[in-house]
Formats: sequence, C-alpha cells, structure tokens
Amino acid sequence: MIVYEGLTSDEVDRIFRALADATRRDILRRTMAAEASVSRLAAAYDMSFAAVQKHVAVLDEAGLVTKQPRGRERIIRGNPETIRKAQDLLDRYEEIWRCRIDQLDALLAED
Amino acid sequence: MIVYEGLTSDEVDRIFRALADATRRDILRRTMAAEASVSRLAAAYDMSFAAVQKHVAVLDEAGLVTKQPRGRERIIRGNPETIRKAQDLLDRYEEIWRCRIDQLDALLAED
DNA sequence: TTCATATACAATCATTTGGTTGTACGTTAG
DNA sequence: CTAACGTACAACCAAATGATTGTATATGAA
Repeated sequence: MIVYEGLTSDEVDRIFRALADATRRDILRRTMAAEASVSRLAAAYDMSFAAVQKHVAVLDEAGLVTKQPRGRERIIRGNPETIRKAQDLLDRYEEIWRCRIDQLDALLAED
Repeated sequence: MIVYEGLTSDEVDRIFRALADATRRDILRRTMAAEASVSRLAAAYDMSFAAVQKHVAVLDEAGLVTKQPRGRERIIRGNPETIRKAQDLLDRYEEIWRCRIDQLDALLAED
C-alpha cells in the first residue's frame, strides 16, 4: 500500500521510529559527517557493542544508513536520500495547514 | 539539557515517536486541515474511543497538536510550529552531510 | 431534573523495545 | 597456524507501547 514518495506506511513508521531515539540520532549525525565501522561507533557510547549494533540495524532497516562490508568490518554511512523523504513528508503537513489558512482567508475576503 | 531549537532530547524523542504511527499521522493530517473534537476523530477509526484519546494525548505531549476545551468537547488542532521544528532538525542532518561532501570536494581539488 | 454525550482515567493484557550476556563465525595480523 | 578483532545472532529481561473494558465526571439538551 503506497502512501507517499513511494513509501509504505510501515516504511514511514520505521523512519520516524528510528529517529525517536537520541543514541540513533547521534549515530546518524556521526555517519552523515563521516563513515564509520560498527565497532568504531560502539566505542563512542556507554553501552554494549550488541546494543549499538541493534541501533545501527534499526537505522539500516529504516534506510537512514547504509551498511557496506569491507573486510571484517561493516562500514556505516548516513543516507541523505531517506532524510529527504522524511522532510518531504513533513512538508505535506505544512502544506495541508497552509491550504486551510488560505481557505479561511478566502472566506474572510468575501466580505 | 537543551539540544537544538530550544528542544531537549526527550522532546525530540516525543515528536518523532508521535510521528511513527499511521493513526497518529492521520489524526495530525486531519487536524492540520480542520479542527476536530476527540469524539469526531474517534468516529473515523476502527478502534475504541479510549485508544484514539491516547493517540491524541501522545500528539499533544509532543506539541504536534493543541487541545482546547469548548463546552464538553476538546477541540484538537494541528500545530504547524512543531512540524517546523522537526523539519529544522532534519535540515541539520542534511547540512552535516553537505559539509562532508564539501570537504571531500576540497580534498579532490587539491590536485 | 433527567438523560445522553464527551471526556478522563484506571486496570489489564499482549507485543515491542532497548538493553544485557553468551556463543559462533569470518577476517586480519603476527 | 594461531590469536585477536569485528560482526552476527540467540536467549533473556525490564520497561514502554497500543489496545481493551470499565467506571467516573462534567456538560448540554429535553
């Protein structure tokens, strides 16, 4: 069931859910600035490697980062394309609001 | 602990978490287009009134809608201000990415 | 006043989430 | 080859989420 921007409702769920955690947002920030391996990322946080690994998986399943094998490492990179899709979704809500205001203005202008 | 745009990390959590559910996004869409009471909203979904009431509460706590008493009803309106804040947050990630690309370009230009 | 409506809120329950530890496997360095 | 490193994944646990039903309270209409 396609909803918008070629995204299903579940995919949108995953994107916003992935963004709803401070650790994941920080991982996203880091990997947008520079690629990093999972273990490199894990070193930055006060939690187990497996926990960070899971956070990366959530971001990956949302399409917010990509995971590319390189030797024994997995290189994580932020994916600006999905960020853009999220922005487009938010734009729609603003647009809906503007339409309402325009209608109100039109109504008032009838006087 | 202020993070950005006058929002704490918890507040950002709440905004994205609230957006990570199709029913809540639909409530947001409706209330951005036109104000509605909780019972009016509840009539639109195949779930209990209490469930919809909870979804509205999640949106309210995130600041994505406002709840204003009017008689025995509560009038719900979408709040474009918080949508804008979420957009600003996403803008930052794109900006971080652009900086990385600029640095790469600069590096390549050194030849 | 009386009754229906709109909301609030508590208790409950199944599922998901965010974390842990432990084990296994592939890869690189010595 | 062996040892260390990086990752994958399963099992487990506490807490949060998304839904339910039931009860209480306030408002509006008759």
